[in-house]
Amino acid sequence: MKQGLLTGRQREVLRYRKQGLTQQQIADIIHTSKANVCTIEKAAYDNIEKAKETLEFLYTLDATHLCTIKIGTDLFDAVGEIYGEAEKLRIKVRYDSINLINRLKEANPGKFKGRFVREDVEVYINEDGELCFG
Amino acid sequence: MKQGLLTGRQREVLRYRKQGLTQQQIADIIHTSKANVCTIEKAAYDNIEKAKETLEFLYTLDATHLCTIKIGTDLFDAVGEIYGEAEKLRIKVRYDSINLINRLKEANPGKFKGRFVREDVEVYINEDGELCFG
DNA sequence: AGGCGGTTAACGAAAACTGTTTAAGTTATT
DNA sequence: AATAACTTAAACAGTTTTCGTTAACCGCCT
Repeated sequence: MKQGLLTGRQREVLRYRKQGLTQQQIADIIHTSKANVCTIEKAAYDNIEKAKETLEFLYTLDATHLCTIKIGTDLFDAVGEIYGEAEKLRIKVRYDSINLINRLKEANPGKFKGRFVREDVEVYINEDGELCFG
Repeated sequence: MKQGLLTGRQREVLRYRKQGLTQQQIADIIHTSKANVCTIEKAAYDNIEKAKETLEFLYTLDATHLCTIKIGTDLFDAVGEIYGEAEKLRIKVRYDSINLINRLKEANPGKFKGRFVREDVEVYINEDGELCFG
C-alpha cells in the first residue's frame, strides 16, 4: 500500500488532482467525502514536505556542533552567541540577525516563546556557514 | 523533536556516526545499548530511503494510467498487456520483459506470489516510457 | 579463545499516524 | 446572494512507529 511516505490513498488523490479533477469528483470516484479527500491531499503534501526536509538534513550532515542555546536565553543573546562561536571557527554565518532569528523560530516553533528559549537548542554549522538546529 | 522523517534520536546517531564514532561509543554517550544504537541507525536509513522514494514518486506524477493488472493474472501475461497498451499510446516502454518483471516485483513484493498477481495492480506510464505501479 | 564492531529477533509501552465523519469556516465563480 | 471549491478542526478507532531491553549471532583480528 505504501511506497515511500505516501499511502495508496494519497498517491491516488495526487494523481487525480494532477489530472485536474476537483476534490468532489475524486470523492465520488473513490467513494468517500470531499472533506476526506481534502484531508488526504493535505496529508500528502505534509509528507512530501517531510521528505524534502529529511534529505535537506542529509545535505547538512557534514555540519559540526557550534554551541548550545540554553533554556531561558533571550533570542538576541542567542544570535550573539552564534556569531561569536562561528567567528572562533573563522566561519562567516550565512544569515544576518533578522534572518537568523527567523530560521531559529521556524526550525522548531515549539521551542520559542516570544523572545525566550523554552528548551535547549543545539546549533550546528558547516563550513559554508549554513546553520541547522537540533 | 522531529524534523522531516527523522526523530531527534536518529539525527543524533547519524551525526555521531558521521564523526566516525562506533555504535558502542555512541551508546555510552547517549546512555543506551549498542543494539539500540544499531536499531536507531537502521531506522534512520529506512526513513531516508522512504524520503527518496517519496520524491521519486513526485517526479513520476506526470504519468497517466496505462492499465490494471487484474488479480490472478500470470506475470508474463501482465507484461504482454503492458507492452500492448503502451503501443496503443505509441510509447516505447523503457524496460525489456525481464527488467519489467523485476520492477513489478520490487515495486510491491506483497502483491506477487510466484508468477501470479495476488491483488490488482495499477500501472502508470509517462511519455518517456517510465513506469510506476500503484 | 576472547574482544570488538555490527546485526538481528522478540517483546512491551508510549507515542504518532491514518482514514473517517461531522461541522464550521473560507474563497472564488456565476 | 447562492453555489461550488476548498480548508480547517475535533474526535474516533485501528494501525504503525519508536525506543528501549535482553539475548543471541556473525565476521574479523591478535
